[in-house]
Amino acid sequence: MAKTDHVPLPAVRRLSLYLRQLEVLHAGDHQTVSSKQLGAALGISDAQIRKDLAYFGQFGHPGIGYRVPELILRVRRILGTDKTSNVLLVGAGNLGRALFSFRGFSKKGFEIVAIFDNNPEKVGRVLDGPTKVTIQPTAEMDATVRDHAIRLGILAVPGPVAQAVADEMVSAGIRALLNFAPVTLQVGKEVAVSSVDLAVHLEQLSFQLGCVSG
Amino acid sequence: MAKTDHVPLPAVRRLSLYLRQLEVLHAGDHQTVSSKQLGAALGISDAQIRKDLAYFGQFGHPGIGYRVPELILRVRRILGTDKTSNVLLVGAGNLGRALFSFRGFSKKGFEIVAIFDNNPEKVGRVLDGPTKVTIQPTAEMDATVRDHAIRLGILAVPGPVAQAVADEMVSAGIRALLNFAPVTLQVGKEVAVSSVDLAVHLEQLSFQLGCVSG
DNA sequence: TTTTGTGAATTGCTTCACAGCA
DNA sequence: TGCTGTGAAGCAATTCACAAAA
Repeated sequence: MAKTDHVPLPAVRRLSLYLRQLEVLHAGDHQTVSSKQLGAALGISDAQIRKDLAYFGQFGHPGIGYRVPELILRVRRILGTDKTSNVLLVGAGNLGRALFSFRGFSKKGFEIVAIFDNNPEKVGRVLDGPTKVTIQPTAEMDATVRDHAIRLGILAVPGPVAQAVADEMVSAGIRALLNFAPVTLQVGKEVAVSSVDLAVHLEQLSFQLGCVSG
Repeated sequence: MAKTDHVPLPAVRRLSLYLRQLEVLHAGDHQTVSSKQLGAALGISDAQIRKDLAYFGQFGHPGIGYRVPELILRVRRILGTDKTSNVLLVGAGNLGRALFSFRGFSKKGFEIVAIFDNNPEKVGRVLDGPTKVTIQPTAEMDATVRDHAIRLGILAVPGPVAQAVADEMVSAGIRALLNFAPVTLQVGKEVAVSSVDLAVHLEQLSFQLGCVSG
């Protein structure tokens, strides 16, 4: 089938973008799309797209392009989102609650099934998002992770406690972390980490502004 | 001073991480730090750090390392965050409000001075974050951008309207966009865009999980 | 000794260009 | 003709390794 040996990491990131655009095309009843069309919509070269997809197999049809519904299914399988994954969230502050209430994860194959926070005023409260979930203390994390077979966790706690909470999550069995705290997490290499730091993004933009004018 | 000609983009992203760690060291009263120490804290090689910094000038002292307070000032100047930038936010939904209430931007040199949303139930309401800001309709964007000399905007609106809102922002004078909507924005190349798509991050992690086990 | 700054070597990623298929 | 898949070429980024400085 595919040559799964060594895929450039940027290619995997782009795969998500392809999927996103394919879903738009599917909703618009497009049956096929060429690498050129897809690239134009995403600001990526057509050769790049063909090469990225070729890392995983042969999906295209010469003279035709890619069949949209077929490619969607196959990309989802590659990303592991053809089946829904249970996700836990730690941190029921403003950001955590906003993330939970975001409808649209489930369409992408992710469902937040548990929320943790150690603030005694929050524990026991029920949050209403795509589903209703009761805030639990982190002491219950081990059992919940086991019972729901959770491997993916979102970390939305303040920076100063992030490392300690991440350690708890990993020790409870979490193997992939989406980190919103502005710190570099130290975790074993059996754990995947993806970080979103708003300040870093703003600084990027600030730098780019400085390149063109004062 | 520096050879500002062609700096690798990844180097600029890392510069933000260096600054973040330097601020931690500064708070802990460290006077100097070596590229090796900095790298160990961030999971980056020492050679990488020296090369990144060298793109912008000579900041280090052989045998000593880098003087922390001095390097902080110089990195901030490079990133353009030595002076505070006014920022506008469009979208006062769950995510937008969470972003606004986040204390910590101002320490990094960014201040959200205006919030826009076209929902009539929201216009006129006052949000209480680091400062109090009244939600305005987007029709007032041109004047506000001009009056506050805003160049940086955060886009936290639903995907289907994101492109239209981005167009408004650019036409009002915004020159850098931090986009949280799950779409690829089409903008002229005089506008810098940085996107955060939560689904893309989760899909990355899902893929990495799939690499090791079922 | 310790540590920087940097040319050289290397690795990794992207683009090119074209054979092959519909 | 239109389009994919892919080796080869080109470009970009990282690591190596060492002279120079404190």
